[in-house]
Amino acid sequence: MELSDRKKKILCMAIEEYIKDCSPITSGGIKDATSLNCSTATLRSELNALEAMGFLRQLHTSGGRIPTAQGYRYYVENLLQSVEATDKELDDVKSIISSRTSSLNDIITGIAKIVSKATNYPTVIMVDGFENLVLSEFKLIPLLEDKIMVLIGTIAGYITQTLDVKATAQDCIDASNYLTNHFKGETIGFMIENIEQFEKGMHGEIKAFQTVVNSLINGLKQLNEQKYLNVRREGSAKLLDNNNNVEEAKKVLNVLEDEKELSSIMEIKGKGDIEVTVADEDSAKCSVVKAPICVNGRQLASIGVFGPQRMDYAGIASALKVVIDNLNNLKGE
Amino acid sequence: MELSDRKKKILCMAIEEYIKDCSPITSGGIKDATSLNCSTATLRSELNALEAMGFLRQLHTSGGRIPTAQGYRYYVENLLQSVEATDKELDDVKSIISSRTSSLNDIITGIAKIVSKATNYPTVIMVDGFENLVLSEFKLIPLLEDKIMVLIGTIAGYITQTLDVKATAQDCIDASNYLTNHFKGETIGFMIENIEQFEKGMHGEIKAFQTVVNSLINGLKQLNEQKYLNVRREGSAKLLDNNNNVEEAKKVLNVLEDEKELSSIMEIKGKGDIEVTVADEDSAKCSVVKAPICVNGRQLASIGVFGPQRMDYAGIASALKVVIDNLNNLKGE
DNA sequence: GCTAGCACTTGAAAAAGAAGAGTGCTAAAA
DNA sequence: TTTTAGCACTCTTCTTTTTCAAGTGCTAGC
Repeated sequence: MELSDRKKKILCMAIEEYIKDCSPITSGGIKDATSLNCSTATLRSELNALEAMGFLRQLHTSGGRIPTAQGYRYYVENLLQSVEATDKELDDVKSIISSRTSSLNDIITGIAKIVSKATNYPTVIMVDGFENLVLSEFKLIPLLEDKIMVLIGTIAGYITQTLDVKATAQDCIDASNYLTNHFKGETIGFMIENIEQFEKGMHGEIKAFQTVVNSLINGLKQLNEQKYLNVRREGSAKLLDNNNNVEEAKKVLNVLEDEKELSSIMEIKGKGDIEVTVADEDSAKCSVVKAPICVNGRQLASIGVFGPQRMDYAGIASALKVVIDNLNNLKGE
Repeated sequence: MELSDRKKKILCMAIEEYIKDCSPITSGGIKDATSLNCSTATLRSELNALEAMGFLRQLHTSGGRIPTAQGYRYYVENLLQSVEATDKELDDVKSIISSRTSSLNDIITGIAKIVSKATNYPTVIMVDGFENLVLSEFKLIPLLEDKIMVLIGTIAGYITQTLDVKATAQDCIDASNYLTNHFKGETIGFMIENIEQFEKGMHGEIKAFQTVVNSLINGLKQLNEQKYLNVRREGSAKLLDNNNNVEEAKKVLNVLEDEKELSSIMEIKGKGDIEVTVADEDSAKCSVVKAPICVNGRQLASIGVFGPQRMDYAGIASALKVVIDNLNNLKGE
């Protein structure tokens, strides 16, 4: 549906004002807020037309209009001026990302925390492209009680894992070297798929540490299969402030506590850029602004900011842009 | 203030009913709920007396009574029948605790998660007795880019730390062995205090890895100074259900987002047992049921469950009892 | 196509009345 | 002295009614 420039301007202004104040859009309000040189009567007929097209709706005859889900969607898709990545509060993201000796988990928690603080909305990160991580080194360390700790260095931080395997210190060193030599620069997915090929090529003496490697691969397979969610709920209190109604806040909190729901919502359908999902009026879902987190050009995770239908889509999109731009610039050494 | 048995019974019943239903306590309601053989008129005069003593208050003349903060406190201190640790949902706690190769962080997150799920209230764990952890082994592992990863085995799980220090593989092995030999069985606090003494006794050739050790100790000192909080907010949506008013929910969520506030609230004043703090009517704080987490007889952390003034103190106290009993049974190997 | 003017609709706020729950008090009973 | 029955009183809640003003839709004229 193509709108005239004026209708676009009116719709955009209307939605932004409504997001800011939560007070219904009236012809008078629009006249005050825009530089349009036309009377309230004209604006009324424009608003009427926008309502007929489904972008706005009236709660009651004399009460001004509010955006519909369709209105928000149009706004998001067409009117959201190309977001710029300019959020100072997000500078920390860079330093977190660049510390490659942090654990992947800490890095993810750190990012979620910062985004949540900056946007004032609950934020979720889901790691679902674990197999895309590029490996840099392996360290196997024998612990007490016949266990082994595995440090897996990746471009996006360290992953640790504990294995219930008995092995000598030499086995661990051999395995570390073997794995690092053969899979450095490759992805975890590649390693899982090809390890058997490589094992066939091993000599007898190297096979000593084979149980260790098998156990390690099993562990990685498990990690790979279970998407893991890191939910940050900073800003939950804000959900209750600021004219947000309690029912909407409850929706958001309920979604955040339902892992299944969450991971289905977090699925990125398109590719490579910010996606906005606007909650329907009647559904139990909430709105999300989400983006893929790519490292080295491959998708590792998704980040999503959750809120009610009436949320600051533009501000959040801009914040997410900072994060994903920074992450996408991270290249393998 | 000593109350007659009947007054105690009435107060107890009144508060428990109110916690359950959130409907004001009336003479008729009490008569129905208890087996007391007296008329509503008698109960009215008892309620009147309890009000005069400050345990109950009337919102308005004909509207029944609700507990005051003082009333809740009396209930908690005197009437909460000695809580029993019988929560099936908390069985998982045991298995989490016994997996000593998990990271301390994972263990704490796991416990907070389980408690939060079981109680349906936000739960916080604050590690403030880091120096009391008993050491079991050290593993220093050289990483890429002149960094070292340190695995510190403790009775309550592994702690990892990354150091920006250049060291040879041999330095790392030497340091690992040295530290493990000298400090196994001692606490982190002991090690921090006495490391200099030990260093004086070193021979020239061992001093090679001294920079590594110094850096490690500095890192531990930092960890020790910064109390760290692990906040779990499962059940936030429940805060909004069930007759909880929004203002109270907001209070709780606000407290949870204020680290300073949180850590001051989490401070355990008494020793060794469950403490309940009941929120005042007018203050911005919320109610907490908290307990110290001890390992090997020394306090490592505190766990606290946060909620509105009207919360299920008895149920939560019982859940916490399960957790701390299990943890206190954990002895060094 | 735009605007001014005006009647109309409708919710929100205020006022008034009715109903009912629960109390406090008093006098009598135990 | 304690307990109980009875009753008047208070205060909220629920309706109903009224008023008010905001904002609209419509129409006629520019």
